[in-house]
Amino acid sequence: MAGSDTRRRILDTALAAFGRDGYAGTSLDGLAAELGIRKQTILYWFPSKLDLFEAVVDDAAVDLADAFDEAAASGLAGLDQVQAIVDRVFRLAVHRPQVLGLVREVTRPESPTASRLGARIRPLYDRARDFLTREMEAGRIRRSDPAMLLLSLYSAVVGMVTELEVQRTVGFEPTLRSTVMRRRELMRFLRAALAPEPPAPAGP
Amino acid sequence: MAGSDTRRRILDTALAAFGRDGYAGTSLDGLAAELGIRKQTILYWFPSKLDLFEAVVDDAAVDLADAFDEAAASGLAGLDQVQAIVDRVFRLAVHRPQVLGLVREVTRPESPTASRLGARIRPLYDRARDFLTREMEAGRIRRSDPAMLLLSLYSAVVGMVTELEVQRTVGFEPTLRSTVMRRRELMRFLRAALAPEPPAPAGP
DNA sequence: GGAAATGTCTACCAAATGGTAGAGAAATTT
DNA sequence: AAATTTCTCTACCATTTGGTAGACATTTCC
Repeated sequence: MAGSDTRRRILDTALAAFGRDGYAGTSLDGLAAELGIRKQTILYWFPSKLDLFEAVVDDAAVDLADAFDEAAASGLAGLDQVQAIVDRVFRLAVHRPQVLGLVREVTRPESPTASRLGARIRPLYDRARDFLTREMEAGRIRRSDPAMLLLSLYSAVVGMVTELEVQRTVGFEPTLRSTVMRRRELMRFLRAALAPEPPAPAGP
Repeated sequence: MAGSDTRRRILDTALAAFGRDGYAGTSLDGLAAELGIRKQTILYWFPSKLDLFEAVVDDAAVDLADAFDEAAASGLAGLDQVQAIVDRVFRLAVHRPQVLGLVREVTRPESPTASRLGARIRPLYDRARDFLTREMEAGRIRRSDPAMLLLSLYSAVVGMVTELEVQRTVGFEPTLRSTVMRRRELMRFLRAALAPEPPAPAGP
């Protein structure tokens, strides 16, 4: 089946396009041109633009879920577990920045699709939040609002990857070294924010 | 001059629309309908859609700059200064969430306008980064990559306000109490991440 | 080899989009 | 009061948009 390959190619290119230009900013004609095919071929595989978008989101959600699962399977706890997950997501983000671009689009409050499609991200979100709650109760992570903390984590990762992308756009291909450095900075920041309160706070 | 008022109304409504639906997702016809006027009136005040967008960004940038200035004039240092700025931006974000929505749109790497318009945000960014660098050198803030740290700060605030907005969209009008709580959580998180290394680290 | 399914295309279409030209009302200036 | 400027509108227009109908080729199945 050669057509299956077409479907795959459409999904990949659409992922990049939606993540880059947003849902409204992406046109089927433009997408088709980028792929060297006609718009009608896209509409053969996906009945409508919205269907295509949903398929793209589902597809990307699988990648994200896999990343989580892989990192979660490490059997670590507390900060080390967080580090493993962030590392894994960071790797995904560097290799396929389009995925996080899409997440950014989907999480926009008024995304044309937010209500229906937030549902795909939601399970991941719930899982992560439950994990944080547990770790806080176990005293392995500083106590705070888990939902908010998660948002900060997410924002920090997305923000960081976004910046790498901006660099790339401007023409500065980020070196491996700078990428590693940045990831280290990110982890230092997160560890500082997450570490449980020290036993005896020393006043100034 | 009654027309001046029209211009103001267009700017305000356009700010909300661009921040909510993005540049591509906003149509002049829709905007006009929301305002109860004709599209041509918009085009009378702003020669083109892009011109309107630029004007909106300039307008919002003023608000942001004012917020910074006001907070910076407090004469505080280190973490307290950061707190003052975050507080101020947070307040702006709660009162006019549209502004941060627009920032989000403008900072998208492939924003149709990013290159030209990032320039409006850039000065603010530079100022904040310089401030962080100085404070780090003075030992009042934990040493790290200032650019990255700034991004994390920005992301944390935007993420948090976004969440408040989502709540509102879903129909949960956030109470004053929950908003205050959230701001406190945010500050606790930031302070933990920013505080300089304790003088004598006590091993486990 | 013929039939049927599969996949890509050409030919259209109605609606929406950003934008132009200019009429007409209202206020301002002279 | 006449002339001019300011402001909003109606009437169009070319292009782009997502989407439909169906021709045509290729593969798969019998």
